[in-house]
Order: sequence, then structure tokens, then C-alpha cells
Amino acid sequence: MTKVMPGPKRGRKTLSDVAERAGVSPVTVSRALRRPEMVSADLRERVERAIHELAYIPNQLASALASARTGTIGVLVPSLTNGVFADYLRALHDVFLPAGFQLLLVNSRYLPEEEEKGIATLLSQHPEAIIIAGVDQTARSRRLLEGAGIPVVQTMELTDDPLDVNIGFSQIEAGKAATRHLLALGHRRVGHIAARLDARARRRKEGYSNAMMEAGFDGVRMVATTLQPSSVRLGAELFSAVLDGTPDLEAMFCCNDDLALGTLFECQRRGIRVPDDISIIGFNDLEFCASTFPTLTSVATPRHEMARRAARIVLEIVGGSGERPSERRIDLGFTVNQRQSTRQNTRARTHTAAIAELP
Amino acid sequence: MTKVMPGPKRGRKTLSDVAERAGVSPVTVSRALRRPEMVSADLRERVERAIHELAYIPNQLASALASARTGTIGVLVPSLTNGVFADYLRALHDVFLPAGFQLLLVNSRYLPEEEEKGIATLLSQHPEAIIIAGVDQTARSRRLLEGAGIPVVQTMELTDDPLDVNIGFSQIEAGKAATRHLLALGHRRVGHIAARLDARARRRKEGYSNAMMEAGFDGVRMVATTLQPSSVRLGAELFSAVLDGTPDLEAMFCCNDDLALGTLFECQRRGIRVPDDISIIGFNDLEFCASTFPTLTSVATPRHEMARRAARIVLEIVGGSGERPSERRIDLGFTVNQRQSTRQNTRARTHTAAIAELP
DNA sequence: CGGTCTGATGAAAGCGCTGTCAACGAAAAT
DNA sequence: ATTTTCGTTGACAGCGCTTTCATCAGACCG
Repeated sequence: MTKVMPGPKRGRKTLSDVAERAGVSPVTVSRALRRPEMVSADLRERVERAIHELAYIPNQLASALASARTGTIGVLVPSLTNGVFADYLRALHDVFLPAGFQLLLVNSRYLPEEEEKGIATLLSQHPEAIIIAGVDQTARSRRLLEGAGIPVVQTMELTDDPLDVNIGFSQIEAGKAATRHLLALGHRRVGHIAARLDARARRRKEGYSNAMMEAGFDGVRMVATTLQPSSVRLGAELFSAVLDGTPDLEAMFCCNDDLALGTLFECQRRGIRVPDDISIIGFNDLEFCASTFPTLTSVATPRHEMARRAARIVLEIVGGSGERPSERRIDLGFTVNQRQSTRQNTRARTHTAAIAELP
Repeated sequence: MTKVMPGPKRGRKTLSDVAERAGVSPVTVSRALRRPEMVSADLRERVERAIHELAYIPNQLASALASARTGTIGVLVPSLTNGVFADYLRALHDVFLPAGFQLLLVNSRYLPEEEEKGIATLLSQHPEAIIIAGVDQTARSRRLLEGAGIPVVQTMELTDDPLDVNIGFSQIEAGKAATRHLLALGHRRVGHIAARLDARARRRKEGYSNAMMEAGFDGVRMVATTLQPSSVRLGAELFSAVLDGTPDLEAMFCCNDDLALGTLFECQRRGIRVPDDISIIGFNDLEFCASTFPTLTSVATPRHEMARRAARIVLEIVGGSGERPSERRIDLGFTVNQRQSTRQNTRARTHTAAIAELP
């Protein structure tokens, strides 16, 4: 029965078409494509010509089904608009594409339910490994990932209970470090703002609180957060909110660089001098931090390196030995990049008195 | 985690496993999944239970191969880090995911060769449609796309010779409009900076040149460009380069908002007042433009709307009638959003004399 | 110069799923 | 009661490719 196929493959050339044209068997064409060294130079050339003449494109679906290898890597990120993940994705691309792998990208929008669905969708496409941002998967997500029988790399932060391989840094410690940086400069009234408040933002905030408590301060009144997606505008708004409650604020730890940028502009708008009146530290050290005025101090996170390492480990497992790396939990650390937006508190003396009044 | 064997499908449950467990034939399971209304409530429930018990995930590859429907849409963008495409991708996501389609994303990094390869890779996965940013595909790319027999939507700009459907706006006109906006404010020495210099940036620059010529000016000396990827830092550098050549610059049209941000900061660094001394206009109207100090005038581009329209048209063709929209070329226009960074040239009088000296 | 080994080629059998059509009992029509 | 119809269900044949495994020259060996 001959009938017109509905859907997208109407009239697409197949491997058999190529074989016929080249006067060889389909198997030979397949080999000429996958293992050219197994085919004699003569036939190989005929096959190649036929492929070119027919503008043949192999059907990756059929190939994957038959060989149980899809050549794809599933990647789950919570956001596409966040500059951090853009960098991270680019780094993944940079390693996987040359290695012949295609990325299957799923965006969970910071929603656990979407992450669950995304994992299921991803698994239905049979990727050879999954790289997922974050360590806070739901129970169901964990079950799916564990049951898939493929390498799973959790990135962006560390956990004591990795699913498989875990590469990241401590968000709490990073939050602490940012706060301590400000405290070490002699600041006392150190505020914190955060948007989106996903698990990682929450841990950074925890780091802030810990550092403040260790220093004997209570930061609660100087914190403003929102569940809305982060933006420069929100940076200005949240900062304003903190400032309204604490007019003599000395420093601000922003949960990310967009918020820091918004804070910086809001300072300019209000005539607050940075860093003379207020110090600002951001988080992630996105490209623009080095070019603002004043330049922005920020906690540099190893997003490129996390992606690169994750990719290399996956390639090693999938393409090579099948062995996991010796350590399943790799801490890549972070760095506080000090720039012009933070500096020694020059009003310290004045505040010695003020501090006495603090609870 | 349990130990894993090589090859991604070790022990994955199949549709037949489910059928066996439910005591029905495989076809019935398939139907229970795809067309539940064709299966009696009794069996449907038994199948569902079996699926749940086995944690069965359908093999999308096999399904696609058998049905000639992959449920995927190929998306080609030149950059992931560019905020414009992040927004654009999010909008595509928003329409396609609820409709049951998965995106296959390929990043061409602004390189025609990578775009060609990306198209081939994409086609090998048999997407049901392709949405591609830009209209400047190579001859080979065009041939591949035309031969695929699937809907192709070119976005981000307009062409007289669309491959299939084309949704965008005129980059030249937008560049012209930005420049005219500055000219209309009485500025004469209007500069232009551009990075990455891809086809679209080049057209915006062309718009700039056209507008300058129409006004009787020659902008050549006040232009600085680079092939490097755009960044805030480059904004500062390119602006500096123009300023070095034209110290009495009155206004700057930046090819995108990152460059505009860099220009703004460089002005602050040099003590140049914006807009009093120099007016700045950006391009794309990214989120931050409304929150800088001063707020940035920018040309708002319809990236969400382009993506949404493209997605809806694809859904209409693929899911519905199979009919193309009546117009194959849809102009979505753009808007100049004036904010604080551009305003009437107050030095106009002084320059009347200066203008006389201009060529 | 027969026998073994080697490398190149092809035939056949699926990968896991869906489209088609046949089979079947029960309900509806006669 | 008999025929027709209908709604369900299953058998079967692929989708386009890869993976055995068999085949068959020629190269190599004693």
C-alpha cells in the first residue's frame, strides 16, 4: 500500500535511497557514515557522492533507536534570562558540541513541578546523561533520575547527599564571605536584598544571617526580599525598602549582580555616594561588574568551570571508561572580587556610638 | 545510587512490559496513552496502574519514528548570552510547552558555518518546524531548510525573499529612527558604536548612516565598531574611541543596550553629564533601561511578540489546518522609548557656528 | 597448491512504538 | 430472531537505522 505520509518526513531520503544510488547495501552506507575505516576507499567514495547528490540527512531518531545511543545530553536550568545560566550553557555547549553531543535544554523556571515534568520529558528522549542545576530535586524527581540509569551531575551548589556526581560551591559560605567582606571593612549596618528566593538565594541569605550573628549583629531589620524574578528595577526597589527602614545603612550585600546594579543606580538617584556613603557587593561577578562606575565588588562564582568540569566528567563516563570520578562531590569554591564599590567604613567613629544603641 | 551499565537504556521498561502487567496487548497501552477515549474505562485504569507501578516512561524516540511526529520544534539563535534572545526563547517556551512541544535549541554563535551545521543537526532530529533568528542564511542553509518540507519561520528582521514565513521588523528603519530621534532633538554630532557586527547590527548602522546623510551630515568619523562580542566594557571602550576623535560629541546611538550601559558609565567616569552634555540612545529596550540613572532611551524591539507570533503560526500550521497565514511577511515594527538619557540639545546655539565648519 | 586467516560486504533481525485493518461481541435495527 | 452497526481490542507490519552473523574473495602460510 502506497500512501502519502502525513507529518514531517514526507519525501525525506533514507539510507536505502543512498544505498540504491551508490549500488551498495544499506549496511555499507551506515558503515561509511559511522565507521568509515571499515569500508573500502572505493565504495566509501561512491557512498559519499550519493549522499551528497541526494542531500541525504541521516535520521537521528532511527539511529538512536537502533543503537541505543542518542548522542544527546539533557540539561536542566531554572532560567534562561539569568546571565549566570547563559554563561553556564555556553560553557556546556563549548565542550559538548565538539564532542559530537547535542544538548536537550529544559527550563524549569524555578518551579519544582516544572522540573519534575522536565525530567520526565528529558528522559523520554533518552539522553545519555543529565546535568541539572541545583541539588533540591523533589522526591519524585530523584526517583526518576535514579531510575534512569544514566550519569547525573548536580551543579551550582553542594550537597551531602548527591544523586550521583555533584560539582559546585557552598552558597552559604559564599553568602557568608560576601557579608564578612563588608564587616571586615568596618561596616556594621549591613543590609541584604534578594529576589526570586530560590533555594540558592535562600542559602546565601542564610550565610548573610550567620555572618551577621557571628559578628554580634542582627540583620533581620535590614533585609528585603521578594519572590518576584530578579531585575535591576527590583534592585532599586528592595534597596529603597531597606533604606527606608535603616536610613543610616552602611553597606549592602545584593543577592545577585542585577540587584546590585539597581542598588547602585538608586544610590545615584538619591545622591548617595558609593562607596563613600554606602558600600555595595554583588553576587556572580557578571561581565558588567568590572565596568560600572564605580566598579562593583562581587562574589565570582565558577559557573564556567562548573559547566566545563561537569561536561568533561560526563564525557569521561559516557564515552570512556564508564567510571565515575574518584570524588563524587567537587567543591570549586568562589572568590570575592573587590572593586571600587566597597571600602573601609570612614564613618566608623561616628557609629561606635550608634552601635551602642543597637540591640 | 545503583551501579550503571554502559548504554543509556539498561532495563528501561517498555510498553510491552506495561501491557503484560496490565494483561492487555501493547496496542491498548499505546492507545491508553495517546487516545484514552478509545479505550474502555476499565482497561484504561488497569493500564494506568501498571504504568505507575513500573514507573514507565514512553520512549519518545520510538514513538516519533513510528508516528512520524516528534513533537519537537527546532530553534536556532545566534547567542544565548544576549538578553534579547533570552527573552525571545522564554516567549517561545511559553507558547510551545503548554501545546505539548519540546524545543530543540541550537546556538550558531553568529557563525554561518555553525548555523549550517546546526540546521543539519536539527533536521536529523526531525523537528516539526524550525524557527530561526535572522534572514541571512547561506545558500546551503536555505537549501537544507527548503528541502526539509517543514514550516520555517525567519524572525528578528524582514526580508523580501522569505524562505517560508517571516516575522520581524526593519533593522534599517529602526537604526534610522534611533538616529532621527537624536537629530530631531537638535543634535548634530551624533556618533554610533556597534559590536559583534552581525548582519542585523550592520543594518542598524546602515540606518544610522542613511539618517545622517539625509540630514546632511557625515557620520563616518563618529563611528566605532568591533567584531568582538558585545559587552558593557566594550561600550565604554568604543564610546571612548569615538570621543577621542570627536571631543565635542553631542549624542550617541548605541547598537544595543549593553553598549549604551557601558557608554553611560564611561560618561559618569569622565564627568560627562547625561543628557546635559551628551544624549544616549540604546537598542532593544532591555529591562534595565528603565532603571538606570538617568533612565535610558532605547528602541524597543518586539522580541516577545515576534516569538509568540512565530510560535502561534507554527502551531496553526503543524497542529491545525496546515495552512500558511495569508501574509508571509509580518512587520511588527518597533518603538522609540524616550527616557531621561536623551533630550533637546541645549548647546545648539554654540554649534550653529561649529556646524558651519563641518564638511 | 590446499588450507587458514583476514578484511570487506551483505542478509536478517530487531530497537520500541504506532497505523492499519481484521476480529469480535454486544447493542441497535429490521 | 436475524442482520447490521458500532465500539473495543488485538495482530501485524513497518518507521529508518544498527548490530550481529554469515559469506566470500583474496592474502598468507607451509
